[in-house]
Formats: sequence, structure tokens, C-alpha cells
Amino acid sequence: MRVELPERPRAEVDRLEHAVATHGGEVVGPQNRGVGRDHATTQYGYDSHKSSSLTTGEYHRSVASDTLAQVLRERGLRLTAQRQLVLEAVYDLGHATPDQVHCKVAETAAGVNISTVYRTLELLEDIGLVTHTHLSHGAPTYHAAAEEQHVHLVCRGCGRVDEVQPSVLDGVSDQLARERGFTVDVGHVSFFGECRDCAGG
Amino acid sequence: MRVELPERPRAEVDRLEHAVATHGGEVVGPQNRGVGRDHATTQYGYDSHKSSSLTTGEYHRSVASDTLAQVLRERGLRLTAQRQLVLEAVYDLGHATPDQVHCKVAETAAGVNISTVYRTLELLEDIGLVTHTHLSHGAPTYHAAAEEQHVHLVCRGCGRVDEVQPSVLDGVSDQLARERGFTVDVGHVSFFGECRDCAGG
DNA sequence: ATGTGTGCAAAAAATTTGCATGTCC
DNA sequence: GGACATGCAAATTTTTTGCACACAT
Repeated sequence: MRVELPERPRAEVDRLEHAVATHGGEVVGPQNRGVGRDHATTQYGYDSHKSSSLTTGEYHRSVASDTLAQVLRERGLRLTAQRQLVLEAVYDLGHATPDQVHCKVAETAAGVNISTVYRTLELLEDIGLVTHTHLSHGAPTYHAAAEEQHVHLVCRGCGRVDEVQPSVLDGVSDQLARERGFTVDVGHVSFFGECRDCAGG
Repeated sequence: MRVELPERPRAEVDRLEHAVATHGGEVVGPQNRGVGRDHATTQYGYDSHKSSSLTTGEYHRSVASDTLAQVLRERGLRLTAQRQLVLEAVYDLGHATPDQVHCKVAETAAGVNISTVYRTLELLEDIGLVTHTHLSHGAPTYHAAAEEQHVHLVCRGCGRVDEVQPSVLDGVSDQLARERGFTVDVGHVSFFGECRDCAGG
């Protein structure tokens, strides 16, 4: 199922190169470039998926690229294609497990390793660009540490994750602050329940 | 660190026996009872920890025993010492990972297997006696599916989990129901943030 | 040029499953 | 007595880590 890096996808690479604002060489496709397959394992590869409509993902992405580059530079860290791809994936997916992020990234760059995804998610969280929560079951899900915070509505029926303005919590958070001295982090609230569609059934 | 089943702890076993309302034989301490240690692995064992003050845990526990026995019977399932111990552990711990539950159970019955804990937690959740959520980081935490539901206040600073009446959500849940048709499960809400003590620092 | 990041493989941790045996009803 | 649970071990799955090599700066 993996792509062998037959060719580099222009659109994607171009954007990356631009974002990195660097030399004109190869941005991605690291090790063993020319090597056929020395030891059976697949190396870096590309694929030409990725539809480019002007989704909110797109918007976030470009903003993110700048922010990412900037924040990394500040901390003496490096901007790599993998890091950008992981960040984009998180923005695109909205809420995703490390594994889902990996799959998403793999659509574009098949060779990116899962451990890199883990390491990168951790880094991005450190930096403050993404956060992780635990929606419903199992694995942790990562999502953008959006400037505009939102409250999650997780449906137990269909698993959909919807969002609403954190302002719905104004009353509650005031009350909790007053009565308990507890400051609610409204950017990390999830309500579980049943959505309209599932309730109808 | 494991206890070898030198003797059975009276207090605990008594309660179990009573709850099970069964014969007067051994309630716990299954396989290899008399066997010294045939194959290196520790078998069932007991310990005499467990302080018995009248905590809310105690209260929950007795109520739970009845409920558990009853619900199990209804579904043609069996009441076992393991199941009771796991349930008690969940009540006592408040919020705990499968591993923590296992440790707690092990304080009383050292031989209970971790896989039994997993299986039992799943069963208890099925039955509706416990629920699991994902507080802050890492692993899932199980807690009693209390009759009186409550909202969790999880402090990111000290990790403390406080609880408040779900009534604080009345406004929000009404609003969400009206505007989004989303029915909030108020028994499973967690707010993350900073508690009074940590905010002071 | 050089220190950082990545892929890879293996280790560690967490969770699940099959099976033989023991036990609840 | 018979079905159901449990312990145990092994299989899976998820996450972490050590290392050598490549690459961003």
C-alpha cells in the first residue's frame, strides 16, 4: 500500500519550499534517495492526493506555516517537511489520533515514520500549536490550539464532533469561578451526548 | 512484592461471603490453593491492608454489592469475588486507570490478573455500574456511574479532581438542546482548568 | 560544518485473546 | 452438571527509545 517515491508531487512540495523559504533543492525525500531498496523497507515516497479547495484547513495551514517557522526559529529548532505535514494534518483532520495523523501525512509523504509523528505531535504541543484531549474512547486526539477556542460536542451515537462557541459556557464558568475559585479552560471542554440525528432514531 | 496467600483476611472475606450469600466455603482463592508454587508464578493471595472507616467508599460499596449481585443475576451472569473487588476499587479510588484498579485490588487479593480487571471493567461498564472517561492525560479512568451525577473539575496544576452538581449545566444544556438539538450527557462532563489553590501560586 | 531530526528496529507499555482449568448457580 | 470466569501466556496494538545517517541552518 505504500508508494515508492516515484516522483515528487509538485503542488505540495512547492508550498513546502515556499514556506521554508530556502534554497531550491529537494525539500523532502531524505535518506536513501537514489537507492532502489537496499534493505527491503520502503523509503520516502509521495502520492498525489490532497484536494486543494479553500477550506478552513487551507487558511489555517498558511497561517500555521508562518507561525511554525517563526516559533521554531525562536527556539533554535528546525523547520522540516515532516513537521509541516503533521501540523497540516492536525489542522485538516480537526481531531485525530496519532495514528490518523500518520495516515493523513502518509497520503502526501508515505515515508514519514510513525515515531516521527509522535515526536512531532509532542513538539507541536510543547510549542503550543496543538493540544490533545481525550474525546470519547481510546486514544488521545490532537487538534489545533486554535486562537478561537471552541467547545466540543461529541455524539456517542455517530461519533461526530461538532463545535460551538465557548460563550455558551460564560454562565457556568462565572459561577464556578465565584463559587469554587475554579478557572475553567474553555478551550478544552467536551460535552458528550447525543446529536439531533442520532436522537431521532 | 506479591503476597503468597498465607492466610485469608477475615474482614474482607466475610463481607464478600455475605454479599455473595452463598455456601460457607472459600469465596476467593481459586486455583492451586494447596499447591506451594508449582510453576514459579504467584497464585491467589491476600493481604491485610484496607482500613475500614465509614467513608463514602464504604457506603457505595455496600449499596454496590447489592446492586451488583442483582444486576448480574438479572443478566444470568455470576457474582465473583473478583468482580466485587474491582467494583469496590473503582468506588474507593474515585478515578482510576485499569492499572491503578488492578493495584488496588491486588492489595486485597494479590492473585487477580490484570486481564480479569480489564474484562471486569468492561463488564461493569456494560452493566452500567461504572463509566470511563479520559481525564487530562494518558489512560482512561474509570469511576462509579453514580446515581447522582456530577461534573468533574480537573485541575491542570495539581491534578486534583473535584466535583460539582450537574445543575450548573442546566443553562448550557438547555441552550444546546434548543439551538443544536444536542442532548448533553451531564454525567460525563469534565472541565479542565486551574483550581483556587493553584491559581494562588 | 555541525548539531538536530528522521527513519528504522527493537524495547517497553498497554490491551486483547485463546485455552485449560476451576468454580458459581 | 454445565456454563461461565479466571489465570496464564501469547498475540496485538500503542508508544517510546537508541542509533546511524542525512539534512536544515
